[in-house]
Amino acid sequence: MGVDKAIFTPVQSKRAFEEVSSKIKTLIFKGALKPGDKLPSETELASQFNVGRQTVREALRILELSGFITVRKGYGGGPIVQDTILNQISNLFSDAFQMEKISLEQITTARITIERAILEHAMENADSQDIKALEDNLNRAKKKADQNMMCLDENIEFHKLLAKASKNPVFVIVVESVLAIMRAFTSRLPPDPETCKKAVQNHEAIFHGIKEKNVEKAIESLERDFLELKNRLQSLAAQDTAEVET
Amino acid sequence: MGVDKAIFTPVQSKRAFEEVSSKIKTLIFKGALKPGDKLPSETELASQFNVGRQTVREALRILELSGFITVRKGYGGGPIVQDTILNQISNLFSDAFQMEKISLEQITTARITIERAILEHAMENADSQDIKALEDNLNRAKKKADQNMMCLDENIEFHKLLAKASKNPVFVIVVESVLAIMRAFTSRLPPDPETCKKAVQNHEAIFHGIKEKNVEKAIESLERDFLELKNRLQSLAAQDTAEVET
DNA sequence: TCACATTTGTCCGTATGTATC
DNA sequence: AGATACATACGGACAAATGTG
Repeated sequence: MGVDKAIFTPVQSKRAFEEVSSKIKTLIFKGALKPGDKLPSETELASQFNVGRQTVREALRILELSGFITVRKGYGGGPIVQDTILNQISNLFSDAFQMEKISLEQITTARITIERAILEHAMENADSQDIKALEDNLNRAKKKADQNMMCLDENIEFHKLLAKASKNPVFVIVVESVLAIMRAFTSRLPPDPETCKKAVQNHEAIFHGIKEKNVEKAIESLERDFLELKNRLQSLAAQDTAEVET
Repeated sequence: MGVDKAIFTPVQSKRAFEEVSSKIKTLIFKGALKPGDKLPSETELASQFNVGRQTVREALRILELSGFITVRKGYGGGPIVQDTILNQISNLFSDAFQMEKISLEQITTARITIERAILEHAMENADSQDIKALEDNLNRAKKKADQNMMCLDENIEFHKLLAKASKNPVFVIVVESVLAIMRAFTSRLPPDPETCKKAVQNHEAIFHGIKEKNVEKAIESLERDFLELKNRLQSLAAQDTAEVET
């Protein structure tokens, strides 16, 4: 019976700042450190871990970029535990997009595929609170749309609420991450109330499909929502020829 | 028509190391720096940007974690442009999953839902290279399984190859992240060659389904693969009563 | 408004480890 | 084996920001 390889692997020399950052990370994972908690100052951490301040700073940079902490300077400042992982994921996604590792087409395809699959779970597991949250969202969005105002945040929230209704955190994380990218896209384009209005209509159709337990109707409306959005984005992006580097 | 908020936001004072890292990032985006290119040493960068070495180091940490460079020590070493963005995104996803304490039940449900949806894309887009890669994987796994050896890595790789065959990097990222969590589950349990053997059989069935363009067969086998694995893991976890914190 | 303390941000000098030639 | 070039790491110092009294 062959013993699996990789039992003695951790011999690779981890750099000191990686050691420090992963120790703090572990404390956060274990729940010993919770969002809102204040970490000791850099000098304090340095003496506690018995390393130099520079090492601590590089560890903090890692934790910051990984979305575990934020840092404030000045009196009463310092590192604070705060979960911004989803933001960091969307930042990396937009990097990947700029590197042309990912296209708008691919992201849209992934959204359609994943959210359609999730929708069935959402319809099975949604409770009255979820229904109410969706209804509230639609009311707010409709009010804005009727006044020809933008309702981008509400429209994004609608999809988040759908994922939440599935009662599966894996779905929530995946959907929220992909939505963060979509938001990065749309915020760069000129605002278009017409697109928002269309989306609200599709969301209403999805909602009715859910309430009526009509899976086909819900999925059909969801796909229409995606495709219309993609077409809008593509035509807007095409108009946006005068693109300037920052 | 309401003007969108956040027009005067960019007043925030960017820290020096952020300035440095985003300047280097821009060079990579523009193509002035390509994968394989060697960046100047830390001291060189410090004098060129007219900042201290510590500032450069923190900038390099950011670029490293963002997946733009890797760093080698020693003679002839230094920062090297290298694209590992997609891997870094997967790492962040894994962190996000770990933050929510996800159950085996939830992760299995998510895997079934997501990977089943991806499988259809894989069957549409798989080329001869993908088929060959899957075949190679199966041959290696079978050889090990026949000798009653563990073939966990090969079994995980099989699902990664499926995602890769979809030709959509977003799918690859999601699947790799979910697999990382599954690996965390399995590595905590005692190794069980029987589980591996079963998985290889299911993978073969999936593979044949793909080759025969038989979607139903492939999906059915995929679901069997997941459910058997879940049951195995649950019974193993039940036996493993003496669970201790690390 | 004006100090004042705290903490990050930044720089410098120096020493050590490490990989290549 | 020794020299070289580089990252890694420590300690001290000062500037800048931020909240308190």
